[in-house]
Amino acid sequence: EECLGPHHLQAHASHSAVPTYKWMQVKRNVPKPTAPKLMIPPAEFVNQGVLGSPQEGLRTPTGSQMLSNPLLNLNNTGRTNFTNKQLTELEKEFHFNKYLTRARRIEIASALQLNETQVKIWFQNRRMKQKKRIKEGLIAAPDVTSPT
Amino acid sequence: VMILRSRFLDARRKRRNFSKQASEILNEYFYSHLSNPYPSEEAKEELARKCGITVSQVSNWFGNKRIRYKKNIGKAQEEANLYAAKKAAGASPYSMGAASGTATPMM
DNA sequence: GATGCCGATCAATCATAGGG
DNA sequence: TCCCTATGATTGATCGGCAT
Repeated sequence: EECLGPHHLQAHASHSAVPTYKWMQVKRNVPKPTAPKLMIPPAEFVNQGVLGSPQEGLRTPTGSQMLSNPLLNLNNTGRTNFTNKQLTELEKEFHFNKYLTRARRIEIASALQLNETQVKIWFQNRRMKQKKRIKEGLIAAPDVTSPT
Repeated sequence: VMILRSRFLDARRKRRNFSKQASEILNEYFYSHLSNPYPSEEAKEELARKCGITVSQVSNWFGNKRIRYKKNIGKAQEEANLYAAKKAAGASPYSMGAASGTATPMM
């Protein structure tokens, strides 16, 4: 804590006060602005069967515009908008396993038309969410088969 | 219509603003640590107690504060000077040096 | 050296609260 | 009541660090 670490307060001190610190300039490599305007190849290519077509009910937040990539439902900022179908399936899988094996991850990604990375990240975020909820006592289920 | 986002499970809809006092405490901490507004877990717990909110809410508050401060440094600076002045004037009804000792803003 | 996970954070967005 | 801004919460994805 405090101001010892690599927090080079290279302030730009302009006129009155309030300098500019490092944290104020932090920029993150945000995803691609817009989806790679991809053509729509073989239509029926979107159905592995196992879990049905993921893009059933598009979760269009503000009901803005549509997508351009048949596989990735991105918004203008590049952030993926998961469909309710995808989220439902992911939640279902999470309830079954908190962690995925490489094989299972590939299955899920394929069935839901998502990247392996997206599935991996979703599970990581989901585990953190779970931990946070338990911490705040909003749920129970520690489920550690090893009492005192 | 039926698939309209599961907006019936979002705590966001029942949001409540923090008390004026809690906001004051958070802002005082933020502006007195403007060089590095990243409270430690302990500091967050301390702030949470003093504000009567949860640690997660403190984290959310700082996350929002940092991002929004960056998005409008101009306006934010005014608030920064405001709190700087308050501090100089010793007008701090709330904040107490319990979080991290005498929190040293900068060198 | 690559890959997964964790903890923290970012950045955009949602939905409501508040003020005019 | 309508409109617009302020603000707390959510979440897909990133960053740094550590373990395998």
